[in-house]
Amino acid sequence: MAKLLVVEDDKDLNRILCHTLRDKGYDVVSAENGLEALEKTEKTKFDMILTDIMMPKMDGFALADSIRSVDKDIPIIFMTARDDKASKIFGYSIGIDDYIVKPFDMDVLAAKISAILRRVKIENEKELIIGNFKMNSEERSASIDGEEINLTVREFDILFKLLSYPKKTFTRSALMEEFWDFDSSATSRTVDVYMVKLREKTSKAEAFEIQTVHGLGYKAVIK
Amino acid sequence: MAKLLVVEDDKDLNRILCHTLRDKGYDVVSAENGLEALEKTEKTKFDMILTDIMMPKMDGFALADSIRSVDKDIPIIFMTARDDKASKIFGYSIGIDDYIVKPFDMDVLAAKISAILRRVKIENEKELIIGNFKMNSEERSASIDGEEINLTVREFDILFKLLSYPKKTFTRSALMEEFWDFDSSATSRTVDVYMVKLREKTSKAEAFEIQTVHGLGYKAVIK
DNA sequence: AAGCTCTGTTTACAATTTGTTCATAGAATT
DNA sequence: AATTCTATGAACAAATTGTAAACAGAGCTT
Repeated sequence: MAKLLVVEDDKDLNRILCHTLRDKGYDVVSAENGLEALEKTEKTKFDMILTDIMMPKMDGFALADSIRSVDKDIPIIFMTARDDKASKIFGYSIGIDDYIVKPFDMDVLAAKISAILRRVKIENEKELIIGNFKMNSEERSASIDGEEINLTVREFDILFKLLSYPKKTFTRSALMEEFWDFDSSATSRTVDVYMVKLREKTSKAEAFEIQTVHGLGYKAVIK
Repeated sequence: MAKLLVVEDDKDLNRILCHTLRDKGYDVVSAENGLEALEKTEKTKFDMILTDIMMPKMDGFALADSIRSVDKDIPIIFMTARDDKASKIFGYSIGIDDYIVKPFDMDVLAAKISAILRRVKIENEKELIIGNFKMNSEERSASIDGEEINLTVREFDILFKLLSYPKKTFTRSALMEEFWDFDSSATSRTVDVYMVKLREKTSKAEAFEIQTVHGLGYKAVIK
């Protein structure tokens, strides 16, 4: 499930956007101006940022610029009523990924979002099927050969993440950052215990396994 | 210099597009319909494809679809007079990257192209491909002929460094400074052992080798 | 409120993997 | 030919990971 940050000062539009995108299966956080958005990006790691340009306190250009200076990767989409050439070109020059002009159609926006996420390889699959193993992020259910297996919330999240990016190694700290509270005092050894539990619970899943990457962390490998 | 393929059956527009994009510094090849475009993609590797939708012989949808089946990564942009929702969503669903509605401004198109190419470039920098050998710094994975090889963290880092600067000689002390702790007491002989291990593990990679520079250090040479 | 269950965390020790040194053989250089 | 440098297997040391078990706390149930 991809995490989006929606930055829009028009409260009604903000609400509609958040609501619709949540419906489409995204994990949406909202902010009403650039400053608020910037604070939120410091606490949470988002997969994409959708932002208005004209906003009080800090506008979209300034927001995009300061986010880009920290994170070269995260996709940024401008949503704006301004259809002028200069701000489009300026936007692209400071590193935004797309530009959508209001009023826009929600389905088209959703399609665009999913295309960009696909490009940056952030899958947004609701259901993962790997051999005899299946997990569904909406139902938060997992099963092997049709038989339900019980995963706790955190177990589910971690496994879903690993399987969404097979072969990619996740460090303990990356996992903790994503799935533990900011101020959690848990040791990174805790992650190890989760891996033990996940391996146990998924031991009958033939088609993948959780491998240790010594000195780094863990990865899921599909056989 | 990025190589673009422009597919457009309107000869005038085709000519203008090619001309303008060449002016912007791109290497442009033109095609007048999907079939012709497909033939050209078989001969040449393009960095991006810009295509009209409605064309004789083979339309843009069919073109995008058959290109996607071969190359999942190449960016495809649709240029079209059709501003309908359905074809936008259909386009995104078969894997296009953007959709630009005619008539469009050439400067905006150029800005869009450069934004998409920048994103692709970021992706490519994470991956190193040398003949049948491939390593990905984000996944921290390495493979020869698609078969995973296990590298320890330090082995991975050293190899990635060497291969990022082929032909450049690295002294033992430079490597130790970069990949060992400041207070590590390891001898520079240790580096030799790493080279042995790396040579062993990458012995099936035909396209490069780690050479000893007598009295100095080591370098990777691409054959 | 007491007791229960479930989840999360820590700890200790065992098991495994990785890192380093050393000894010796071999290559390159002078 | 002598000297310096490098290759490499083996042995040992160090670091990392696996895992069971104990404990703690939240949320339910009675």
